[in-house]
Amino acid sequence: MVNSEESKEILRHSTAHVMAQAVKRLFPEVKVAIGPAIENGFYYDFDKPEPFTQQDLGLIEKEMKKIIKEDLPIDGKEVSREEALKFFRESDEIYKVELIEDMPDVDKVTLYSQGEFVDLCRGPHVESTGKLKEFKLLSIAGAYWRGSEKNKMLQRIYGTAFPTRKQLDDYIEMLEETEKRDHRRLGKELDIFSLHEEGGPGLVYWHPKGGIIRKIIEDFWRDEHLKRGYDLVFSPHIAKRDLWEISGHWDWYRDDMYSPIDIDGIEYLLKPMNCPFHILMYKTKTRSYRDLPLRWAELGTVYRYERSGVLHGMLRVRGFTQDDAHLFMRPDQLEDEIISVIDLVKFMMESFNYKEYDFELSIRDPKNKDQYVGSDDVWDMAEASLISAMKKADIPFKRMEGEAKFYGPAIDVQIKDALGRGWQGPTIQVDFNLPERFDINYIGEDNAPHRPVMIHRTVLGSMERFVAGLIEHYNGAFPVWLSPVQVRIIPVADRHIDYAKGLEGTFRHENIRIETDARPEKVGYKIREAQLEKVPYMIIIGDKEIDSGKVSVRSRSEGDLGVLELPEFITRIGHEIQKKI
RNA sequence: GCCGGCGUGGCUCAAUGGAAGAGCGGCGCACUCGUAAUGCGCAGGUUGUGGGUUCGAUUCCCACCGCCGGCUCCA
Repeated sequence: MVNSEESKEILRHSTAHVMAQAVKRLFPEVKVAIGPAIENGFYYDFDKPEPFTQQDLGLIEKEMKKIIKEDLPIDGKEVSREEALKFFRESDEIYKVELIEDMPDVDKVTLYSQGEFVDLCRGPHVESTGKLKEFKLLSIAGAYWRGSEKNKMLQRIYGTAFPTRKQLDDYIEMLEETEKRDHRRLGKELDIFSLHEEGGPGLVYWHPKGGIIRKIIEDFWRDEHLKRGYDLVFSPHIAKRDLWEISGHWDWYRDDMYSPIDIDGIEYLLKPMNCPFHILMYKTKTRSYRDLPLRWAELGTVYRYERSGVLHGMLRVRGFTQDDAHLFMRPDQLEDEIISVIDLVKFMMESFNYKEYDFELSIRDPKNKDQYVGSDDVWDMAEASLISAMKKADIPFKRMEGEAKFYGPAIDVQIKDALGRGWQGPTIQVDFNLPERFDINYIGEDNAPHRPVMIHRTVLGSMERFVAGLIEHYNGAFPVWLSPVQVRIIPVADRHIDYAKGLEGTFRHENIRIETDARPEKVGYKIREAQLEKVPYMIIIGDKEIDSGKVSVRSRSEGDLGVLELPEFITRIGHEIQKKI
């Protein structure tokens, strides 16, 4: 009971209130805004003229402990809207006043009080401040009042709270673990990628280790798409402004696009999306209903202007390669195509060991239908197909009203990594807009032109984001099939190097990525380095191995595996590569 | 973009309004070694950039750039 999500939420919410009370005690001029419980903790937003400092957090924590010791009873009482307004106006809590003013339909609100501190709150709370125990304030950040950048920026203090010390410690430890897994840190340590101040923010440089990982993923991706009836296409990186006017990007996406490049007096734009290019290819000839569906896939590199504050390692960048595809089909094919994309999504996620993922159906906001293109009929048809496809694929999903793009409904997949963190993964979007704008069609059985349905989908998202996710998911210890170096040979002494080099050839012949550490260092040292680089297998070559023709194998995860026959080891690796483990 | 913080050799981090230091890494030499660090030596920094204050700035001030934590936004 104590550990249920609800009780933790109450605990955290009450801790947020205690924090607000402490802040008011220490800084009476501060105005309080809102302070909810969130996943793993809580926050409270304050309006304070001077910024909070790290030292302030310590003071606030100390005051909070005092309040908890005081064991103030927390009482909720219902008051009239007017009474509450009066109270907060008198105490000059303008944010609370605004919140109440924005609830014209209610005539009663609840005020919770603990000692001298009174807050507008729906509750519930713990009975008294003494019930709170283990908490920690984590960070200070800016946050807009009511989440809109048009509003004033407030100061937010984040904290966390748990029923027991152990849980709090575990959580802090988990945060530290997360920090160690950060792809920016591991990406540097494992020599996977870099970013450069001189080159410009948000632009990724893939080092050889990252390059081989990307190559493996891309090859796998291409092969799988060909197997599943996709065709591979390539398109340019720039196009005339005219194209973006036709597609509508110039109107509604211009803020995210880079300034035009002048070529012979004509404006060209760097592509933020691949779709218009695929549509141009579609239009190169008359399409028959018999030709459909067309499934055109491209690892297309796009450039989007991202505001400086949002850039983040390889997860959020300004140039990235989408694993894009556009499917053109007849309306009656929509459901089957969605089913096949879902199947591909599941296959890909499982291949990369993402075991948990949640499907969401992103649909229109029913209250604002005029914000979307396309008639009710086509929306209903598309939505029905998406739902029916997910049902047939036996996939539970959540309906997310208002999450659709303006041009059509979508299935969005959230994937969970090894630490249980969620990531935006695959998306399958139906597009009613572009087929209209480009006036694409196919000739039906009735010898008349018809509008095809278009699906836009990515499975991995982008190579940058996906690999960043993989680094963190695997903690840098990639499974053998993805490891940049699969086996490292460690010769014991210089006289073993020639033999090691010979072995290297044998492994190469089996397409195993192998290298020899021929430096004049001790075995222990070389093993340590290979471990730190997370090389899956090390083979030690000394006199014994040369005499017996066998290999001494060490696994990065299981340690010394002892002596194996060479074919036995190669089979083992081959099996792991094939099983992607 | 906004709020706050930060910016010292490749990396991690010291130090100070008055000669910039360590560990790791790199290079050299010796050691030829059996499952997570051999020893010794050497090199490497105009302290992010540009201004200002000062006899003197890496330290104080301003601007810019970049990074970090968030907000908003997103593949």
